[in-house]
Amino acid sequence: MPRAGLSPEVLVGVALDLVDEKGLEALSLAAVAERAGVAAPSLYKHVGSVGALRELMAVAVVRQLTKLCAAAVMGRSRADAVAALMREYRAFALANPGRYAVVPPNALQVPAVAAAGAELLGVFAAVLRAYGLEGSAATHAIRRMRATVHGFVVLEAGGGFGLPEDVEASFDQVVTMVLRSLE
Amino acid sequence: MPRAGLSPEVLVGVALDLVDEKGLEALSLAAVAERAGVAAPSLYKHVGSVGALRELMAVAVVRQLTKLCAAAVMGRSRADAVAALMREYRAFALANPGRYAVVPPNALQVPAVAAAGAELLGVFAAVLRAYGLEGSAATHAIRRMRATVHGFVVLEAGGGFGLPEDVEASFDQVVTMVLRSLE
DNA sequence: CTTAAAAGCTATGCAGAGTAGCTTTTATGC
DNA sequence: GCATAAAAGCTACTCTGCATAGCTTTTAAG
Repeated sequence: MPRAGLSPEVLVGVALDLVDEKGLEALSLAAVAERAGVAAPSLYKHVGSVGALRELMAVAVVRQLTKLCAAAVMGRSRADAVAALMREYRAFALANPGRYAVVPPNALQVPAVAAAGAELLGVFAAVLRAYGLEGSAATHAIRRMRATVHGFVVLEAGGGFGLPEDVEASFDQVVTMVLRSLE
Repeated sequence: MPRAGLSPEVLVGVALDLVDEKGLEALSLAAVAERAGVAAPSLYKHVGSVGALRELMAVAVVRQLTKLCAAAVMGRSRADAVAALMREYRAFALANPGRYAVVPPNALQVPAVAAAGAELLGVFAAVLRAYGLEGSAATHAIRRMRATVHGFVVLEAGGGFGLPEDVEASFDQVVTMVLRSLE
């Protein structure tokens, strides 16, 4: 049988396509193997376990999100930048709920994901510098932003907001709320 | 073999003890059956499936949380009540992360959990009445509160805040942020 | 004191993670 | 060109978990 040309990177791509289409619950080695055109045990030549695959996926997702957020805040500052960051973050999570869900809440404590996570946090820290926030004040501000936007998108993507009645307006108010807390 | 005296209620209690001790990932029919002193298939005489058991657990958890939150806001109003609600909510989720995690984000869309979820939301709505918020303004305010507090506790319980450096202060600021958004 | 429903059991099927051990492909050194 | 070893595939198997089938035992009710 001809070689399939697999690699950890290729498998991560296949797995991300899978969760994009079918959701994170559908992630299994059997499903990834089928899409890769290979028998399930063959995957172990490239990734150590399902957990390891998920970590690699998380790294890719965090990097993608970091890139998008960094681009969104470019050329903006203060309220403008914070709002752009929050909106971009939400847009990504909603457009790619399966991918977003693969990022563990404790990404920074997971060695494989820590570096990528720190870069994303760096973008959060950067938009706060314009407010003169440093040290523990910056930590608190980052936590407010993360908790708020993460909580919102988890509920929204999870169907937690009954009818989509004015969810946009709700998010606008959330952004305003965070901005006011930064003054 | 003597009867074990099981019922859906008893099994929910056993399962909640289990997730309290070992976390939600440890929830399995085999583990519940062992604690109940019964073979795994016997559980199907009382609950229809793992999913159904989780729904029953979610109902119990939401009811417990509702009771605690309702008690916490009794005799308080406005900022006092909102802060008490948020603090009680957080305290419950942190003290019982396994239980809290069993509640799906879309509890209101899950028929079995909808009624209990609506009661919890009722407590949120009640503390906002003192602010004169009704209709869509109340909806937006509830969403701000839910997203913020849920996001915070998910990150905190999930180990998302590196060192526990001043997490209390962070939460204080989150509460203040929400309160300001209600003025 | 009979009897039927309720509540247990064992056996079985199926899916997913992971391991063992074999075969085939392919890159590399001669 | 060709031998050969590592890389990459495969089948077969184990283990755990969910779930169903069908049998047996307990127990409550007439």
